Amino acid sequence: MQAHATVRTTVSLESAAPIVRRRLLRWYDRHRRELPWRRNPPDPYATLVSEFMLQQTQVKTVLPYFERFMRRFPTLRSLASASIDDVLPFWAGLGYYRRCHHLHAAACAIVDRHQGRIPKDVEALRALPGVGAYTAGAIASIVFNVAVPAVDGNVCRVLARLRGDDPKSAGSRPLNEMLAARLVAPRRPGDFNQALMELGALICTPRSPDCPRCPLRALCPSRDRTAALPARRKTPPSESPRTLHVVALAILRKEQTFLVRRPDRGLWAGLYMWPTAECLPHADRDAVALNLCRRLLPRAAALPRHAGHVRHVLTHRTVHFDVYVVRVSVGARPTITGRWRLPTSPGTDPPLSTAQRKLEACLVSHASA
DNA sequence: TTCCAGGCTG
DNA sequence: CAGCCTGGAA
Repeated sequence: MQAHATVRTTVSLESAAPIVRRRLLRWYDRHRRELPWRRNPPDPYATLVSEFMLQQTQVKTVLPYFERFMRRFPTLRSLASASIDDVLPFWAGLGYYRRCHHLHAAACAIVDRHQGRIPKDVEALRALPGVGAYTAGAIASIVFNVAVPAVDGNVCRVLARLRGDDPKSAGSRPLNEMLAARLVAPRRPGDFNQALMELGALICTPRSPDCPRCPLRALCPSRDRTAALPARRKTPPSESPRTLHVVALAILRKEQTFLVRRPDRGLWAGLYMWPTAECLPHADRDAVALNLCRRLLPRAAALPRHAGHVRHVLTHRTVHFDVYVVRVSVGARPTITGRWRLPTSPGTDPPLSTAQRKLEACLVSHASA
């Protein structure tokens, strides 16, 4: 019964495709936000950079990072010829650092495999690191006017509601992809895809859609159904994320502090952090810090002093940092490789994650206290 | 304070 | 399917 109704809705929507396109594009022409990567004609490289940054990240957050990034790496070749360590500082704080590694690798691949020109073909785009179905569709349609869909989270929600379906229901995704493929405007695919995303971001929002302002309200079976949206969960049905306890050691040498580089994969890939030692929840932190200190600086006489505590939450874990400080003499050299950095250098080099910036703030307030 | 949103990879 | 990160909303 439910399936039958869904099919009927889809069919009628497809017969209304010309109306959907017209209303959506008309609305987009009037209400689209002016964004630095939206140029006329579209800039292929700026589009590539923006699409990587916009994966899992909202426009407002991306804006300052995009501007800085484009000033430093204005062309695809300038990005490809830089080393990853020159690029990461411009991503530090934006999160999902694998995207930065992928973007850099994609730029290199485009230089190697496509003579430095971003490919038009969806398959060739998909073969680039960090480019999935959505990003390939977005670039092909926006930059090259190829009539393919680009279904991100926003579009998925808009189309599901347009079908009268719950966006979070299990089978929603493939149905939305099919509908998107049939709806996409053949003459203006890039604008059409961006219009759907813009609608999802500005009007058809997850929790409080502004149906009266929606250009598709007359066609939408979900209009004015905000009250039916599932309420926000109050008590966590799932267990809370795994908790990690860590002692971080800030080694201070004159005005400098010692940082180590994280591996190129996994958490905070390629970013820098203060040396740490994991410990059990009830471990004696002073002892763990002293142990870490002895391991890194066998000849240090000073004792590490507790500087504060930082809690940082990630998707699947919560990290508790106990921050310790130890001063060393000018000649001191830790037993592991790393880099010395000024305590609060205004630049972003070497790159620190948001978690490490919390530690930095902790150190600064401890130093001034 | 907790919850939620948001693409791609191995 | 788990892992990845942060900002903003509730």
